Amino acid sequence: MDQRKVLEELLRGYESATKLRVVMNEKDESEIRTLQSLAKNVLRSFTNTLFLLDSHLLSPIKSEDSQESCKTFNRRGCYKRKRSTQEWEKVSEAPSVDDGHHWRKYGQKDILKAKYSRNYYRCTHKYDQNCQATKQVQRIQENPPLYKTTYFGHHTCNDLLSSEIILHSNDSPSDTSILLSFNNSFPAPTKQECPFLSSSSSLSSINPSPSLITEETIPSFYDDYMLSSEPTLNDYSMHNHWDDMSSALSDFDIDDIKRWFDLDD
DNA sequence: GCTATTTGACCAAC
DNA sequence: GTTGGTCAAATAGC
Repeated sequence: MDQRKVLEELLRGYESATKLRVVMNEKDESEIRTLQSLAKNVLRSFTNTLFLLDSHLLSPIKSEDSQESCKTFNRRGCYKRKRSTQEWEKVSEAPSVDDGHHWRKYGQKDILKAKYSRNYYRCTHKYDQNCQATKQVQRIQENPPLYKTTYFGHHTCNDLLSSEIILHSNDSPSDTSILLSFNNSFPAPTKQECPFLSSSSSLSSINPSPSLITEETIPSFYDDYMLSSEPTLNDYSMHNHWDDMSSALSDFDIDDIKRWFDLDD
């Protein structure tokens, strides 16, 4: 894999995100067009990066997709049962209809020992963009109503709302958070290799902080980030450390980062 | 007419 | 043999 290309792509995204943050802070409605353009750049850069990672890390799995062989023989109901390693669950008081993606219902099933039937959804862009994301929604309690949504796979479609990057901006200009998902097969970077990480935060060593991750504190699209987890792309993802990351990143400028990765022009 | 949902059938996994 | 995930024809809604 061309690591330099990956780094450059990530850097472009970071640069655009930084500009976006500045513009957003100005809160000038006339800047909306600029905001949209910058947002597009951010999404494109990170999507490209994730594609590069995916194409190198996941392709052997895709080639074994049983559903492809099923299409060849035109058989119905041919599939492999979901593996638990790619799923992400969420319990909420309402079914996650508006979770930032466009879903299409493709099935409903009565589940043994379950009081309510389970609904099956796939991404609307499954066929036009080969997006493999699916989710299952099941009511688990009547009063108060509770629904469990289980997400499988991650979105590869170009749906603007389905970005795999999180730019969380709150009232404080320095609190913009950038969340990335890295392959856990990479060696965890040391502080020397990656200065914006705190000394205690090599990616594989930080203790997760589940208390930070609640539906009250995280914007709805955070779920989309979470559901994007791939077994090779996320287990030590930085979402557990976003406070550390964002505060550390805010102390550096883009030139510092370029130098660390030897990307000076 | 187009798109989304419903629902019975199919079949691999268990 | 049973269960659960998916397909696809039929149907509904716009």
